[in-house]
Amino acid sequence: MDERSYWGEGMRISTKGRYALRLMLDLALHYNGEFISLKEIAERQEISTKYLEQIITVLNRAGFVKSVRGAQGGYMLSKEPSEFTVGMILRLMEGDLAPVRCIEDEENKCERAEQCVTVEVWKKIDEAVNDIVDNITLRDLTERYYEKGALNYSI
Amino acid sequence: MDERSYWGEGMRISTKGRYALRLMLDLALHYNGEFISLKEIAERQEISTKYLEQIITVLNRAGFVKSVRGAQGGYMLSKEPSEFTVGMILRLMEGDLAPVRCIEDEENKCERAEQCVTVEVWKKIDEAVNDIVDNITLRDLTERYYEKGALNYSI
DNA sequence: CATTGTACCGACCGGATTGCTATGCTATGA
DNA sequence: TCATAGCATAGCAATCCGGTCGGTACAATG
Repeated sequence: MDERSYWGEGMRISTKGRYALRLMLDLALHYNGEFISLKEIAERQEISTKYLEQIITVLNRAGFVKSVRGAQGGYMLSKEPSEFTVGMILRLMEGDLAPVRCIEDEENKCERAEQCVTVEVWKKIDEAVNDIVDNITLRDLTERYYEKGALNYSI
Repeated sequence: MDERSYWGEGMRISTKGRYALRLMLDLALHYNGEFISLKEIAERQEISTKYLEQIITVLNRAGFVKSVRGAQGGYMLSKEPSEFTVGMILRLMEGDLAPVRCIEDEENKCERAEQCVTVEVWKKIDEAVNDIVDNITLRDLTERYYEKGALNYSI
């Protein structure tokens, strides 16, 4: 037993979303016309190949990557890194990023909605999160990666 | 089977956090020196009394509410509504609101942290969420509630 | 043409969490 | 004294999480 005053885990982003982002970022960093095998990515990212398989299946079906089967096969981004936002990737894997269901759409709206003031809190959070993730592209992240690398070398 | 392209539920706030906020807001709306029974709140909020009991226990132990037992007993906010932020309540129930564990503190930081660029995304989300919830008090919500009420009457 | 490396596919699984319900106890005040 | 209220704990079905296992289809290479 640990001594926490709270229950549960709060509003976490699951490994699917995080791994998907790392996977896409890895592909972005190796976006040079060649197909990259999952095995290679799995080794670099230190994530089980089998688990990554499930994740890239979703990315593939959504058309975010293209694949070539057989020996020397692999995956490649279907578009330029600058064409993918973090939001696209997270929403694909995690669904709507809204912190509560009732603000997603009309269908999920509860009858209390009119009197409900807490919903305005959730809406603000939702807007803020979307504003962030929709304005960061894989290109931004690769650039940042190289900046950090340069920093490390100069130590 | 429903036809979703994604897995899981995304970064949701659980009912504990949402109900706790509604409970505290209910107490804020009835903050007049009287102790309010759970039964009353449960009826107004349409949440099971027994479930609310579990939630208010946490709020009570954290000193957010004070209670009087026995017949005619009940709960009251321990401080002015303006003294409680949404963030205090949510963090109490849900733990840290950070979207990933590795940005919470040194202990949970992974070895990849230096090279990791995705962590900067999570940090931005974390900052934005905290900035919102820490700057909304129960007083703000009660005010908003009355505004909405006035709006409804004037239709 | 066989081998090997890859993508692709689906079943399965243990454990944790969620969102409750049920039961019962203890303290209090009318 | 007895109803009312808080307090504590157990149980539970459903879902989700974070994977594993075993296999098939396919393309390049020797």
